[in-house]
Amino acid sequence: MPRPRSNLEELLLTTAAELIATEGVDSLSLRELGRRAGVSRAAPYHYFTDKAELIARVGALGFRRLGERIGAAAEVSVDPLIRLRDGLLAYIEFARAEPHFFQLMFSGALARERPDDRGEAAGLAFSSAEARGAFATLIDGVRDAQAAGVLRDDDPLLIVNVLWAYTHGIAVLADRHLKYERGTGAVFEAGFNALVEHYGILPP
Amino acid sequence: MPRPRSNLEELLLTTAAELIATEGVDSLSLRELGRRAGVSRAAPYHYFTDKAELIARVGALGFRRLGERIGAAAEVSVDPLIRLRDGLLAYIEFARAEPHFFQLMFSGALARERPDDRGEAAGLAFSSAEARGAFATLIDGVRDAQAAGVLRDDDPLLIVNVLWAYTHGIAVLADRHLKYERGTGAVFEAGFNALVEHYGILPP
DNA sequence: TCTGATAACTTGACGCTGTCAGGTCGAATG
DNA sequence: CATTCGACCTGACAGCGTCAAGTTATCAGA
Repeated sequence: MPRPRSNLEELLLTTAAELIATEGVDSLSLRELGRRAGVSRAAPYHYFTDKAELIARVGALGFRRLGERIGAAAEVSVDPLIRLRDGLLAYIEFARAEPHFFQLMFSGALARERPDDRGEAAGLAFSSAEARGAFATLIDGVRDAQAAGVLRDDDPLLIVNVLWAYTHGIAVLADRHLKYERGTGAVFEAGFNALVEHYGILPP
Repeated sequence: MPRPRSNLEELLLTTAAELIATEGVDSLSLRELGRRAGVSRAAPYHYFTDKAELIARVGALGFRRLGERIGAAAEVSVDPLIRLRDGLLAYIEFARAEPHFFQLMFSGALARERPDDRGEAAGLAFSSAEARGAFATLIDGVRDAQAAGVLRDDDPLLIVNVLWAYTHGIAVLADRHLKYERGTGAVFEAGFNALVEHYGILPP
């Protein structure tokens, strides 16, 4: 007599996310997932077409969490440039705190989802609505800084692309590759200042 | 009557590399590898302790190839800054041409190998001798540019870290995430110029 | 209250996988 | 000629994703 189960789909998603966060996506098996969720190994097939779709859904969850962290970090200060910097630092911190999530999100395992038109129209191609939302804050941040007159009035999309790529590189390489005596934070700061100074309004 | 086999280890490595390059590391199975190499499924265990080590060896091969491409690209010009730029562009082009290799090299699947001391002493932590060699050209490029007086005499390791992180971010995000109307190359150029201008000798 | 349908699972089975113990066999060594 | 040894093969095992075919609880309609 099986007990009634509520919201199994959400339970599967969060359980899978937990498993991936702690052991990595390669250690996720549907059978272990079923075991932990208290259902059979084939139960996920009622909510996801296959394992790849389940993983893609977890990836979307990761983008949502990343977006939340960026948004929260960018709310602290009132200085537009500091807000921008804090948002990017939150990006790097997310990669450090959730390495398996971050890896998954940018690994191509989510390739099944096609970039949608709204994202493309905004000049950034994302694999999901969640991914797009994660960066809305950064785009707004650049526009705010421009409106405040502390960032030159260059194409904001170009500036966002440059800053994002730089930040992403730091985030990916920080834990195993970059090594600077004064720390990864000093590396980020140096490049960020260089980029902002270039795009910024030079002192008269 | 098994025919005599020469250099099976190398054959296994190159066959595995080919399989990974075309189908990705997840599609590599020891059984298929044995089939293609004309040996049994367990033959690789005489040269590699397990599948993970085989993959790590393929990753090291990837770093060697990346190093060759960077070196070749940085040999074309005599202008130190252009040599540096061309080396970084070769990095991006490698990621575009060999996405599965590039993914593998920075995926953490090579985590078993520990960074060695020479790499650490140079200020950069690499997972293998091959990885270290791949970037020797870039470090030299920064030092050359400094010697030629076209890059400010800041800490060269800081400059390399910043340029590398930026380039890596572009390489990772280029195919699926970055989208700028004038192309990824324009994004790279904008950031590169900004960084070089900052670290460069300003016009009088 | 009975009938039938449907949603929400489970079970059995298939072929695939990495790994290992134990075998085979030719070449080298004493 | 006997022994050892490197190089590889075979059989076997547990775990995997996936699918067809069940099973059971719930509920609508007559």
